[in-house]
Amino acid sequence: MSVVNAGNCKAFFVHEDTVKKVREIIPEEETLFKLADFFKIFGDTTRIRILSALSEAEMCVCDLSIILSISQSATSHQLKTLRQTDLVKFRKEGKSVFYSLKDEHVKQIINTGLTHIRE
Amino acid sequence: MSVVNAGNCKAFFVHEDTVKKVREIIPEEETLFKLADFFKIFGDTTRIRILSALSEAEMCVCDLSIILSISQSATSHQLKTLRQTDLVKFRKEGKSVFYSLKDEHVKQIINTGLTHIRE
DNA sequence: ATTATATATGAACATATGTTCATACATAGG
DNA sequence: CCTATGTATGAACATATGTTCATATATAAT
Repeated sequence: MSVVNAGNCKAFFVHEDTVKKVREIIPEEETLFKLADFFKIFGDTTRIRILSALSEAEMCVCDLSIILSISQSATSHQLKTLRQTDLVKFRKEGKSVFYSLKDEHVKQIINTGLTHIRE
Repeated sequence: MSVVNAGNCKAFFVHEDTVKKVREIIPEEETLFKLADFFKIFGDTTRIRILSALSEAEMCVCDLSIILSISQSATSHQLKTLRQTDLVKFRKEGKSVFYSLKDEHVKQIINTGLTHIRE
């Protein structure tokens, strides 16, 4: 018996069955929150370009910033984000830090996306 | 012979082979731009919740706003975004407008994401 | 030790994005 | 017609997010 809704939806009966059913099936709010956060990472051009580049080879920060024509600082900041979200791993070698994808899953996500936008 | 890079990366030689190779393989910048825009849609809690709900059943705006406990206006605004990005379709019936996912691809993307965050 | 290079990071700034509020539009019913 | 309900939308506002700039840290070479 759903009523009102911030003023609109004044009906006393708004497809109760559907509402009830969907409420039961849908993933927990926290799960969907995490899911949104996950996709958010791929929703930035710089990060997607970094991930796309790392799909091909392990690279140091300089290589990345040169390939993508972005500043070292911006590159580093985004790599930090990617580290924190567990999408990349790194390895130190002398003054350099080499980054690579954490696992194949990332490639998979990107490819699924690519497939979609190419219809 | 890559040089400089906004001041940092002073080396005259920054893994030329890798840089060259990756530059050739990576998708066009425009493609990656579109890809980021695509993922951006899934990177918002409200939208992901809407899409998740629509995965289960066709629903009118009121149903959605009630299920997700968000205002009718916010719901409508986000549905507009989802329409513009071609992720949902709609059908009018009297005063109501029923929304549903445009195609199965959307479900697939969400499920891939869910699989990932569940390790 | 001192200097140079590679990377990281905090703060400021600018921009993008989502919500709310008010209101317009559309359709059904009286 | 006139009113009520469902939906859409523009503008204002608040917040989130990404880049730049300056600078710190780490390591290597001299």
